[in-house]
Amino acid sequence: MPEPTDKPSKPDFIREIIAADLRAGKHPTTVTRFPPEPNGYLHIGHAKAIVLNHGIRAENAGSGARFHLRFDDTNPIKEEAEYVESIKRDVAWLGADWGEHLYFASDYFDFFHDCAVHLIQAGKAYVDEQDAETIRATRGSLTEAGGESPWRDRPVAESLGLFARMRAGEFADGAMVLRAKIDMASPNLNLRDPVLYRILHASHHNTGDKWCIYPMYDYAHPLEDAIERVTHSLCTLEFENHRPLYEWVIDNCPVPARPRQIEFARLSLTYTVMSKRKLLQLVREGCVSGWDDPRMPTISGIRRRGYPAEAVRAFCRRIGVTKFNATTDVALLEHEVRAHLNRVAPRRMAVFDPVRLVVSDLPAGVVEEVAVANNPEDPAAGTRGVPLTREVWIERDDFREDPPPKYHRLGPGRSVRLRGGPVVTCTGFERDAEGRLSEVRCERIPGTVGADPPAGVQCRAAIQWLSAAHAVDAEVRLYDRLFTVEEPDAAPGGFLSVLNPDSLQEVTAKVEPALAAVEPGYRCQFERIGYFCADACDHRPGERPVFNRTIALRDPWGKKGR
RNA sequence: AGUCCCGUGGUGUAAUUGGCAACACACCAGAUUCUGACUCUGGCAUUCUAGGUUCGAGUCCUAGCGGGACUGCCA
Repeated sequence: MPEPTDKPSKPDFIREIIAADLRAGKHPTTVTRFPPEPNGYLHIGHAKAIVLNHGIRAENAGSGARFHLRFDDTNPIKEEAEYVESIKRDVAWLGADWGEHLYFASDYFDFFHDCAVHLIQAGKAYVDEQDAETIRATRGSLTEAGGESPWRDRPVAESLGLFARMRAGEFADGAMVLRAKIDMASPNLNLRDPVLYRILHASHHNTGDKWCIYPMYDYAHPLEDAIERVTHSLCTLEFENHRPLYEWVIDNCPVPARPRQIEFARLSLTYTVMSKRKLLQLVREGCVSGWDDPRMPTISGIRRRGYPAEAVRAFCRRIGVTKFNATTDVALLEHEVRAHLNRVAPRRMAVFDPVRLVVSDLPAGVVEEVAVANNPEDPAAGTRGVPLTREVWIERDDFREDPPPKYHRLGPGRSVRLRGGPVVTCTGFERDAEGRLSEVRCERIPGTVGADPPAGVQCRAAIQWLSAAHAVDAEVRLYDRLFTVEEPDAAPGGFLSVLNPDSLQEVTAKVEPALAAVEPGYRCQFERIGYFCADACDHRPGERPVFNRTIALRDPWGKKGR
């Protein structure tokens, strides 16, 4: 099946800027990067940035464009090696290939240090011995200018000496900081002598105990971009006010290139908690089984949920890139997932709430094999043999004693197709002592396998079925994504895990384990997540079955027929 | 309150130098169907407001209004 190209149909404002820069001869090609801090797992919001940056590389591949994966690990107390591995896994799964260009900000610590010394020597940075509280108090407010530090004009040599001793570990955390000397009266708070370096006696996941001073984001990031010769540094809107500082660092440090920062709106999705802090809280408090819980909006969560990477990429292309602070309907994501799965997913049958159907014209012990298409959308996917015997399981809901109007499935005297097999006509049914449906009986209409029923036979539906003698029990966990509670009634699906976005408590949890029967050969433990079945363990090698019933998804049991 | 950014159907985005406001999702109705899916047909619905420039403004100008970011030794 042809996959749409990664190239968006219309260039967004970022691509237009890049094209203009290229035309103006500012750069021979593009270098973009994805710079996560390894302090948590990536979520669907990060996918937008990854697809954007990697897409630009792909579009300029002809001129030798590069895409870097760089870990922005300048704060050792929040970062862990576990996160580095998960991030690499997730970026790769999304199809963004960084090739040899894997970098760590911590690899540049010497460079950052040398630039700091340069700034001090140039009289553009100084060591400030005020404590954090005092610095905060003298920063001023949104409307008032800040006050200058008493250490602001200390001699260069003194700052140099103090900075060297900071690095040597002579001072306790918080004793002093290195500050840029810019403008305490700037209307942009970021320019009021921002802190460049702080003392942190903490072990770093990459550099161990080599350093006890660590650079701040605003100082390190432009230097990271410059040393990697990044041409276009794409980040989210909240860094807009930081751009003047970004440019100040580039202007005042000995850098080999001049990267350009461009901001775009981060992704937010309806019903979706995207805050890393809150996701971490969910994991820590055990509300979910982990970062990769299928209900989580993390990359690893939606991967386990069965979302194909291609669909996530298509979604990122579809939503575009702008500076407008938008909230995208999660239905757009789900549409892309369904569209992709519908093209490529191998179909399998499963019955969730079985009731016995007796094919009375088929003798006990006889096994007839029928060839069922693996994917009706794709003949190349071939067929598989599914055993048909006298007793099969069908879905309890696929039979009605008193079928409502427009109900197309089984009822007394009605005909329906056993999907992939013959058309059968219902000849009777039985109830148990409690009055619950226990058995349905039917007869096959000869010659209807792979062929239309004879004229006069009304058959408008095909139901799923499984030979009772061959079907395999499977544990099914019924999950859905984690909906936030703002508008739970508007949230689709029947098996909701509803979350209060403020307290992060589940207010109505209907996560129910169930037993299901699946096709022979599929000893599946799978999770039915909303519309999809996926994440089968122990299934046929090389395949990820998506169960027929649930790929049909939007209205799996037909609300109109209820 | 200052600085910066942003306002196009319900949602997300398009719209050549100013020239018939379009696409997708969602929703509604119908057709079709060996998945009540997919597909097909039809429908609903849009330029924040007020002035100005112009033959003509989503686009240019001015003023409002609305939303967002910023007062970490986080990123």
